[in-house]
Amino acid sequence: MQSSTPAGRAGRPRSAAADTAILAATRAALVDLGWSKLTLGDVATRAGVAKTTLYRRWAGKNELVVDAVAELFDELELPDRGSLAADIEGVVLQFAAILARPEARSGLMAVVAESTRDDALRERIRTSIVERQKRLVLEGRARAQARGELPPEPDAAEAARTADLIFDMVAGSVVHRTLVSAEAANEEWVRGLTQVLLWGLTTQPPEPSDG
Amino acid sequence: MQSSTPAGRAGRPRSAAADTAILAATRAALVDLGWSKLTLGDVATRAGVAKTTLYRRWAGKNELVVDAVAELFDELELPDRGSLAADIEGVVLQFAAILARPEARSGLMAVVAESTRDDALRERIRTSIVERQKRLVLEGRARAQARGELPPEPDAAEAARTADLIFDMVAGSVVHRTLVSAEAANEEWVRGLTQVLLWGLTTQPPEPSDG
Amino acid sequence: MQSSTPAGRAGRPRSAAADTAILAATRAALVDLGWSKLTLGDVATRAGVAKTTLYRRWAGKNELVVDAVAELFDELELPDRGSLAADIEGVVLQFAAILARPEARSGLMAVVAESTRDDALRERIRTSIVERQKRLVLEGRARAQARGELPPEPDAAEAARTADLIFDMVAGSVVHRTLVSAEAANEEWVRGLTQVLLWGLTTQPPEPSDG
Amino acid sequence: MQSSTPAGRAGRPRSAAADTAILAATRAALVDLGWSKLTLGDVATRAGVAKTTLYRRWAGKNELVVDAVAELFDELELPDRGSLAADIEGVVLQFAAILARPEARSGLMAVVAESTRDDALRERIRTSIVERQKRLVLEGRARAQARGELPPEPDAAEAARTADLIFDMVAGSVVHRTLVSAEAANEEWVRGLTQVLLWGLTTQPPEPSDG
DNA sequence: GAATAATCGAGACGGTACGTCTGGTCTTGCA
DNA sequence: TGCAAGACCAGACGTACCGTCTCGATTATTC
Repeated sequence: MQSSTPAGRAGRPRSAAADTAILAATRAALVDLGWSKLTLGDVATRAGVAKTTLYRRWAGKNELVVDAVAELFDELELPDRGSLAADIEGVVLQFAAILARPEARSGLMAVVAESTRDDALRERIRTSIVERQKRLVLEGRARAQARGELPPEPDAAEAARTADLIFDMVAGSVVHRTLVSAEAANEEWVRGLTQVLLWGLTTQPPEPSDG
Repeated sequence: MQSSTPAGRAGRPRSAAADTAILAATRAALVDLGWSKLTLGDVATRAGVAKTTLYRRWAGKNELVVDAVAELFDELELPDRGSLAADIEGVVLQFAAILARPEARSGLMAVVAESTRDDALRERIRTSIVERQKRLVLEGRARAQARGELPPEPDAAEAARTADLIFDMVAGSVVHRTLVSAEAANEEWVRGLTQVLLWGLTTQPPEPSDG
Repeated sequence: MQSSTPAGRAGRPRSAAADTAILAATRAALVDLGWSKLTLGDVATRAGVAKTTLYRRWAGKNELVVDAVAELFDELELPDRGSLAADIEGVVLQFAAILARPEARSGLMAVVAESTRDDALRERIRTSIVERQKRLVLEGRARAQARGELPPEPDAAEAARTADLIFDMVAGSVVHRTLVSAEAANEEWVRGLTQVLLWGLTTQPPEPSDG
Repeated sequence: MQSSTPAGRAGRPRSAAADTAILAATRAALVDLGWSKLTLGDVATRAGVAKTTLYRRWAGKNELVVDAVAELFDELELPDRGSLAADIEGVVLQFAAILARPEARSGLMAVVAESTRDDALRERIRTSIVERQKRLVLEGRARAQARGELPPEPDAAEAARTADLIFDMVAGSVVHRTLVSAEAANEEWVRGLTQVLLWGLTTQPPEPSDG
């Protein structure tokens, strides 16, 4: 996260409860007000904390919201559902459920927007949110390969490129469906997405881009 | 100022020029400052226009940026490149090229973020930006069906659902690749995306997610 | 004061009523809170004015209070009371009456204290407050000379030095009595002061401090 | 000062060096920053002391500065210079010399300003600073009476009133000259002041306030 | 020689005000 | 009558200090 009484002893230690309260207050404020109306003063008040305390731990609104939203993705898991299709559907539905929550809807795109001009913020997002999701892609593929549903990757670089592609397709599709098209990513839609992905991945195309 | 009354005489040759100047100034400000640092006062100054004039035409920052960004997508076209694969690759590369421009990167996600709490804004984005892109999906499919690359749709409702899915997958993947993963959607990546989509769509799956 | 639509034309002119309201609110706040507890935000609220408006006209707390307090000294006058003694007693009582008001007590010494480190502020105090008082000394002396109570000044430089001395003695004594000793400068005290001054000034000393 | 573990038994005693260091640091900060920019945190840092230590001994900025400034006036003395005129001139010059030092200029008026709303502070100032000066007036008068330069006081109450008047006149004049008029109280000016005072005090006026 | 007790430095805490900036609205006067 | 210029109210920004508190570590006195 951002601090843990940095090894030094002297001085009053930071309140651990404050961190928790602030992040919870941030999510509550996101639900009530959305990103643009959210103010750090209001978050501080909701958390029962002084603005100073908040600024002592986070550099600004962006960093705070990243951490607050990141916690939402902690619940993402990939239990073995028996088949690659079931694994994909399961994790996509989990992801969609998180994106359906207003605290995620309001905050996620906003921090991504800010990250286009702030490398440190983008790195924070990558570490706190994106990598946590991408890991699931790698786990799912390894499991499918163990089951024999997918062939093993002969080339490590190619394997990484494919994983990135799949990740961008899955995450991007769900985000676009949910936030841009503003339609629910329900089971029917997820089944359709899974079908396209599965057949796109398991079929060996004869020639890449030619008629 | 730009009141040189080039063609018109005394009437009001200004108003049209002001719109253009304001939208151009908005894009310039997006490049220089990004969404969060962009202020309407600054845009007005850049455009050589009073704040009053700006507020007379747009309700606020969000609406202004939507219009300014929407113009960027006017250049999206779908010339017949001879095959479905080539058509997809062509339009995706066009789309990626637009998203690579800083005025789009900074503004697009921000207005999408705002739209999660503002239905009027979402409708404006849908009309100005999203539908303009989705049309290309419909055109591309119709053309592929005419070529015989894709079977005709027996069910209109199913046809619409599929089009929506494809659109979310294409647009979402490119956006995620470009803005979240922050990697270029170059030709190699686009070819991979197209492969997965093509095989996912043209193969008839034998009921993938069975119970 | 500080501005008056600086010759420029364009734009909405500054509200004249705001100036009045702000200075009155400042004095009210001085009475209620004193100098150190007075905040510009509170003054703005009392005046029914935005903080911005206040800062557009005054650089800070010091400048504002100088102007607010200076107005109190506008009422100082020197009507001809028939004799030098009566004139002195009259003006000293007036001065003491002003210093007895809480808005003057709280503010005056504070801005003098600040002025010890701020030349612009000292100049502002001199112009707005001090010179306005010193003028009375010059008038009173000229009137006494016309009456024959004081001899004419042979040397202009010496005359200026004497006027400065008298002014510092009168003003300093009253201020010290009122604010440091914290006793009322009532008629009895003022009569004593006047006696010492009169006899000190009208008697020709036989070279007191010999070298 | 304020305490020195008078009757307290157990526990670590307060550091005597800290008191000295804090008061010296306060004067140094007054020179560098002036009253309004002086912060207790900065004083603590300069003194090499924790803020806690400072607050354990002084109630606040005002009290601390009073003590710091009061020490400056410890050097005021009234050696017998042979005549009342010489005694007055001597002590006024001493007083002026103290007021010329920046640590006194910055702090003295500020605490006087604060004292207009804080009786405890005024009492502290009176005890620590004012009475120390007023004593010199009483000593000087007694000495002059012993020399025969001034008549003995027949009435004790009247004697006290006169002493107060003289004190306010002397101290007030020097303060006003130095801090308000912002001119040096040099030998020439002091000689003029002394002349007026001497002749005002030693001459018996025929009628108090009449022409 | 513990135990007790008040001190010390350091620094986080809840607050409050700062002076600035922006968002939108509303007058002005020029053209 | 439209528009630039700019003042207006409202309120969030991020910073600085305030005076208090909680730490672990000293340093005395008292048992």
